[in-house]
Amino acid sequence: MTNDSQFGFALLGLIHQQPMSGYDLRTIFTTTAMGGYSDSPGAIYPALARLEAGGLVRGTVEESTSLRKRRVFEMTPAGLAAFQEWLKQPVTRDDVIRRIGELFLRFAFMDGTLDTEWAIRFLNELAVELEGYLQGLRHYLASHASEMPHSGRLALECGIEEYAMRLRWARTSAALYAERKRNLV
Amino acid sequence: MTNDSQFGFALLGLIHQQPMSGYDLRTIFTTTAMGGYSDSPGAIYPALARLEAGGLVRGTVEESTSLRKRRVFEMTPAGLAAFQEWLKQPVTRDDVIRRIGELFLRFAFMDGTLDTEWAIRFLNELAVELEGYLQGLRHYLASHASEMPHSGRLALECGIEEYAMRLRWARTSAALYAERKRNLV
DNA sequence: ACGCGCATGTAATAGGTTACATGATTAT
DNA sequence: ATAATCATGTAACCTATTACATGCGCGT
Repeated sequence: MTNDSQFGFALLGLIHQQPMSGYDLRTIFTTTAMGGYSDSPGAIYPALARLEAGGLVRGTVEESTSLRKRRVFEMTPAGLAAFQEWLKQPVTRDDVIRRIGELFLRFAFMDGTLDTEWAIRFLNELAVELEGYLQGLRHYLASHASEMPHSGRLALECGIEEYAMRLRWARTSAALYAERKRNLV
Repeated sequence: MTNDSQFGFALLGLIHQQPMSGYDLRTIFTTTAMGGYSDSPGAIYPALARLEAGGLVRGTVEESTSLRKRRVFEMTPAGLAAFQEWLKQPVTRDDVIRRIGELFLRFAFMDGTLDTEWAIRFLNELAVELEGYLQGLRHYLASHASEMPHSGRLALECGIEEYAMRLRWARTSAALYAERKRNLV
């Protein structure tokens, strides 16, 4: 069970929302805002096969329809457990530096899977790590700006603004969730 | 000569700034703001071997020093040509969606390698593609917000703000370069 | 004698890209 | 007929990750 790739979890999360075929997944990646993920059959079908081999999804052939037979995948209990475990992982500095996209994918899938508490915890952990990393980047810029090439400095400044923007977003989102929670109580 | 990976060009760009050993490159990735790239020997040494096999860099062993011998790599004329060709690639929509990090790496390396004209051209092309993609994302959000999970919508909104931020950056940077060019004339 | 910092590498493995192959049905 | 759309898959190739292996010189 080596199913630990971001792409596999993207498929798993979509299948969790509703059972789908490989073609449905491709269509999502080509037509929605999830266009960052590969819509290539060479990525999707092997990934589905791995998920199925690991017992995280189960594919069943639809016979009824007129077109070529579709294999529709649905999540198994083991798949749900693995998915939730992935969502619950603590946010590390390394995630923030190297896998920021995966963090946003995880958050995007939280609603409808985990309790509000988990989203708040995630956003708070994210804010802490973003803040720490930002501080490091700003310090680096301050002490190296003079020796950096002009375009390099500009690129770093954009990176810093991106992280600063994500930090603001994490904080306002956490506040939003906290408020929503209060209203529900 | 299959040297077309982003990571390979990151190494090439650093070696272009000044000749370095594999260990120097590792140190850069562990200690500077380029922390997004792998500092693993299993990534760096094979990549250097590929670059050398492709004739883009040449490694020579330093005998003089007291410590274990270092192989210092310097760029060859073919390496410079390949590097400049990479930098000059037009900015595509697909780059913006799937390889935004590579675009910023390219821009960061432009100073000291290409003429100011190229940086301006790059920033303008980038702005065009960012604007088009942003429009698509905003349209998607507007028409799908109601049916999206709460956290999914929030994540998309953050993504949109990131792209909006990059677009502002590209425009102000382009203006900066244009001004700098005027002052030089 | 032993560990630490410098320094270079390899092996097993996993997973993505590109391109290709296949096949059914519907519209022209 | 034939192209387009729906739909699933495979094969070759490339590259990154993780873990391991090696070796020199310096300080204690």
